[in-house]
Order: sequence, then structure tokens, then C-alpha cells
Amino acid sequence: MAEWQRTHTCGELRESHVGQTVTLNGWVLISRKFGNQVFVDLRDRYGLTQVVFEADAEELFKTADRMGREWVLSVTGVVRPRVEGKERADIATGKVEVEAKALTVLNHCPPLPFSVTEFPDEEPANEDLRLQYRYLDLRRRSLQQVLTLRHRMNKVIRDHLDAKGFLELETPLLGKSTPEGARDYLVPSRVFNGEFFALPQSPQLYKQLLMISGYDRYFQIARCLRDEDLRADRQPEFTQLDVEMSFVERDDVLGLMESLSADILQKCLGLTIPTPFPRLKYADAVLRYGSDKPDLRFGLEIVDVSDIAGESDFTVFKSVLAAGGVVRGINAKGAADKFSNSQLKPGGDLPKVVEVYKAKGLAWMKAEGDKLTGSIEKFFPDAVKAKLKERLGVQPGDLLLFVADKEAVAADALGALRTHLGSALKLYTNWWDEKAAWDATEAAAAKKEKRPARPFTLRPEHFNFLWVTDFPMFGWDEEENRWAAMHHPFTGPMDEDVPHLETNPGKVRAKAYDLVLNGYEVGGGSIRIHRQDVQNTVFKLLGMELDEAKKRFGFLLDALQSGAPPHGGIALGLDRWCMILAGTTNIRDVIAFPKNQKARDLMTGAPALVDARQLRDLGIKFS
RNA sequence: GGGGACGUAGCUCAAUUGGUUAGAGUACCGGACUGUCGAUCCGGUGGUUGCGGGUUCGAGUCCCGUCGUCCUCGCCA
Repeated sequence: MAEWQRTHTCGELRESHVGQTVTLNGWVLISRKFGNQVFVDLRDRYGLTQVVFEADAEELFKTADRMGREWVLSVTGVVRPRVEGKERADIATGKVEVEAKALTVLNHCPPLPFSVTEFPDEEPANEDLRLQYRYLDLRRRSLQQVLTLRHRMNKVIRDHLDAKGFLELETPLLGKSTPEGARDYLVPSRVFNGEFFALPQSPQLYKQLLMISGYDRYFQIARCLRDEDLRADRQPEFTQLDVEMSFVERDDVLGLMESLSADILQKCLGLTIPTPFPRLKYADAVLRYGSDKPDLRFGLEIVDVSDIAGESDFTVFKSVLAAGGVVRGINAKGAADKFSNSQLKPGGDLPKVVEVYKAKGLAWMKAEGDKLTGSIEKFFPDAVKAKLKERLGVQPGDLLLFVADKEAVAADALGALRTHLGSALKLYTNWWDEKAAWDATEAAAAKKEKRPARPFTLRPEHFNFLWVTDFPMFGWDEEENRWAAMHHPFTGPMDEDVPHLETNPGKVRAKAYDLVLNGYEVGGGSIRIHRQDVQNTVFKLLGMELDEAKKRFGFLLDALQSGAPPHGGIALGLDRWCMILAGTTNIRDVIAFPKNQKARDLMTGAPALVDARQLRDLGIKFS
């Protein structure tokens, strides 16, 4: 062992180590000169230890006085208790310090573009700067904690599935482009000029083939790649827990995921969450919450009032209904005085929320005493008002909001409005907001009372799981003027809907399910088609003639008639899981080296131009 | 492809209605200091206001263009 190598980590020393000579390796978080001592906080990912350089050790003292932040040190010294009354309750090593006897400066460090040290009241540097110097950003305590959490989550998953007999199997990255779904990232072949591999959007086809091969319980923590526009919760490459099982029905998959989810929350966060999770059919989710991934931490349900609106004299409502649209509303209980007229009128906060989804406007009424008021009230006869009040459960002080539009527009708009209202009216809070408030007050109190700060306690209700089931099998693609698979073309139809496949595809429901956590889609899967004839019918419906399907998926069609067992599975979006468990709303915060919003890596600069020679080898020319 | 927000010192931000030499905190450099711990105190360095053009006696501020970042609709089976 080299003489500078550590004997302990920076988070390890306690009173029991007093008197021992130890060697620590780490980074200088900060150093403070005060009279005859230089105090250096030495940091590694395990913690923080105070190292003291005394003035009588002249050479050491002089070097220590010159040291800057982020120098890399090896310090050998003696563990001693801190001076009485100077112990720190808020850090694990706070009862002791190390008196330096020898120092090796392993590396210097110039002042960095931004601070690695984090303070509660300090904004972190701009994200693009942090992404450019991601290796420095990753030194920050909060990111180290997130990546540690992510490791723990992966470990729980592997242990859990291994214990249940699942095999972790790998599938290729270089595959074949498939026509359905997202845009592929393509990889040109040097050997076959003009031909391309596609990076996988998911291991979907391979895992089905593994089932046919008899590996009846498979999983993989797999990277997936999709060349589509990004969002706060989307990256071009992301990680899925991919799972597939044979000889199972839907409830087997859901049950497995419930026990896995409970295990993750137990072992990562110490939380016991109730199982089984509630289930909601897709049609109900869209009708009552305006979303296929509703956040059920709060109520505020959407109510259809089309029939009642038809009895009013309000031409806006009546013309929408005549055109086949719907009128739906939300009763924001007790919110009549929470929004000003300027927030409600066209161009105001609330109408803006629905306009994003192409809704033509937002109508409203307020319940003042027994009366309904507002500009559209006059179009509603008393008898119709009474029906409206009953349908929406109106009480004095309520605010009623209505959208009249095509069904899909009304659902989307009211779904977004519901989320907006839930947040604005504080019907729910994200746990990290509660934690931030707790930490601020608790830290102050703890300092005053000279005691350790009590950590924020998570509660099971901070994590609201939900299954959404019974998705439609197909959706009509307006652009391409054809049916498109809602989930993917291998999703099995519900048995009782099979007869409608060719007569009424829009009515066919799929054996598909999504897992929703706090309004985020964190998983999705289905029971697959395991019969070639059904698969052929589906391809035909999707506008793929048999020989075309054979060209694209021939291997799968052959496999399906080579003894395919009934099978199904699911994929969990682990980045989103980690994001919610870590308490952030930005997926980049839980990925070590993420891409930016335009899918560029700001640190390496990728994607980038390549040498002309590389292009020539690949047979690629740009016009 | 559309909509929105933002871009000022290394970093985080301020700068009144278009008006003096663009400020503060922090970082950095120098000094003081016998138990500091986000030390404190004193002093100092640091600016192409993203870039280009325009309006004006005068532009960080207004206009046009452009680049970049984030959020979002479309898109993402």
C-alpha cells in the first residue's frame, strides 16, 4: 500500500477512533485559517472530516494556509476529540477531528467555474454550465446522494427479481429499424454500405423471442433510445426495467410489480406502502380526470354535464353539442373567492391553461349563497341551474369551470386545468416542498437548541400509485389516415373484443396497462399476442399487408408459430422512478451524464461532425 | 414545426420612465486574527451587458435579426 493511501473514509471516524493514527484521502471542501490553526474540511462521498493544522508544525501549516478548494489531499494524523463545546451535532464525524502530522498534496486545483459546495439558500449555477462541467457537478453532495439512491434502486430490483427466479439477460443494441413508434437512432454499417442498424427503442421484440425460447422469467435493466423531442421527464436515451413472463395473465404481472414497487419503497425510502394498487379503466381515467395518467393525490373530478347544458339557452354550449362535442366541468370546492375576474376572463390565468390544448374557452359560474352568478348564468333557467347544482354537488362558495369542445379536447383541457387547480389551491403538495419547509425551520431550531436536526419523515401518502387498464387497442391517426397501435402492435386484444377486430377496431380494448405514480407514467406493459393469426390480423389493420409484415417482422411471425407460449410483461421507466424517489422534477438530475433539451451532450459536444474518411468508409455523402 | 421565459463580473443576482463612471453578495488575491466550521474584520483585482444591426443627443433597458439555455404544445407505439 502506498503511504498516502487511506485507512479510513472521510465519513468514518468516531469517538472510538480517538488516539489512532489514520490516513484520509479527499477533496478540500473549504479551509479556514484562524490564528494558530488552519481548519480544513476534507470531503469524499462518504462524508466530511475536519482536519486541523497547528501552527507549531510550521511546514504543514504554511502549506495548509495556501490550500484552495478542491485540492486533493492525503492527510495522516491523529484522531482527537474536539475541544469541549465545539462538537458538531449535524455531521456524523462531528465529535472528533484529525490533527495533521503529514500531508501529501495529491493534486492542485485552480478556482472552478462554479461552486461544488452547496448551501440551502444558494442557487446552484445555471444548468448548462453544470452540464458542461458535469464531472464537477457530480461532486455535489445532492447529486452523489441521488446516484447512490439510483444504485440502491437497481440493487433492490435485481435482488427481488433474482429471488423470484428471473434471469437477467442481455439483448442487442444493434438491431433492425421498425416502422411503428418513435424515430430510431440509426447506425450505418461499414460492411454493408447503405444499410443501417437501429438502436433499440426498447428490447420489445427480443424479450418476446426469449419467451418463445423458454426463458419464462426474464428481466433486464436496459437502455432505450428514441430520437424524439425532449421534455423535463424525457431523455433521448433512458433506462427501463424490462420484464417479461410466460404462462401468465395480466394480474400476475401487476401483482409482481406491486410487490417489487413496495420492496423498492421499503428498502430505498423505508416506507411501507399499501398494496394492491387501485385500478382505473382508461375510459374512466380520461372521463373523470382528463388524463391517462391522473394524479390521484387529490380529487377535483371532471363531470360531464352535456345533457344539462343542452337544456340551457347558451348558444356556445348548444352549438358544440350539436357538432357532437361535450360540455364538462369541474367544481373547485370553495374556490369562488380564490380567483379574480381577471384570472377567469379570456386571456387570464385559467383560460390560458385550457387554450394550450386548443380549447376555445373557459366558462365559469360562482355559487354565491344559493345563487349561481357569472356572465353565463343568465342562459340557464332555474330548473336547469338546479340540475347543474345537483350534478356538481354545488355548495355556497364553489367555483364551477366548464369547457365545451370536442371530447378529446375537453378531456385534455380539463385534465390540465384540474392539475393546475390542484396545485394552485394546494390540494396536494410534493413531498420535497414539504421537506424544504421542514428542513428550513428544523435547521434553525436545531442550531438554536444545539441538537441534531431531525430528518423529514416521508409518509406513504406522498407516493400515490395507480394502475390504468383497458386501454383502447387502436387510435385513429389523423395525419396518416389509418389506425395506429396505442401501445405497440404486439399487444393482445381483450378476448371478448377479438370478434370486433375487423368490424370495429376503435371499440377493441387491449390487454395493456400503465403504472402511474403521482401523475407520472412510470411503467407500461401488456399481455402479448401469442397466436400468429391474430398477429396477422392486427398487422393488416395497421395497414401492413402480409408480405410487408413478413419482410419487417417475419422472424417474429415464424417464431409465433413455433410454439409460442402465452406471455406478457411490463417496462418501468427507472429514470422517472428515481426522479420521484429523489424528489426532483427534472430527469437530468438523476442521470450521471445527461443530454440537454436539444439532445446534445454539452460536456463532450456530441453529436459532432466526423472525419471525411469515416464517411467514405460508410459510403455516406451529404448533398 | 408552434408558443412562452431567460441571457449583465468566474458564480448567483440588481440596475427607477431610455440618462452620471453598470452595482451587491460570493469566489479569487493581499492583510489582521490563539478553536474555526457557510468564520469574522480591513483592503484589492475582476465587465465586448450572448452576438450582429437599427432607432436616439444618449441603449443593459426600445426595435429587427441571430445564437444559446429552460419550460411547453405537437411528437414520444
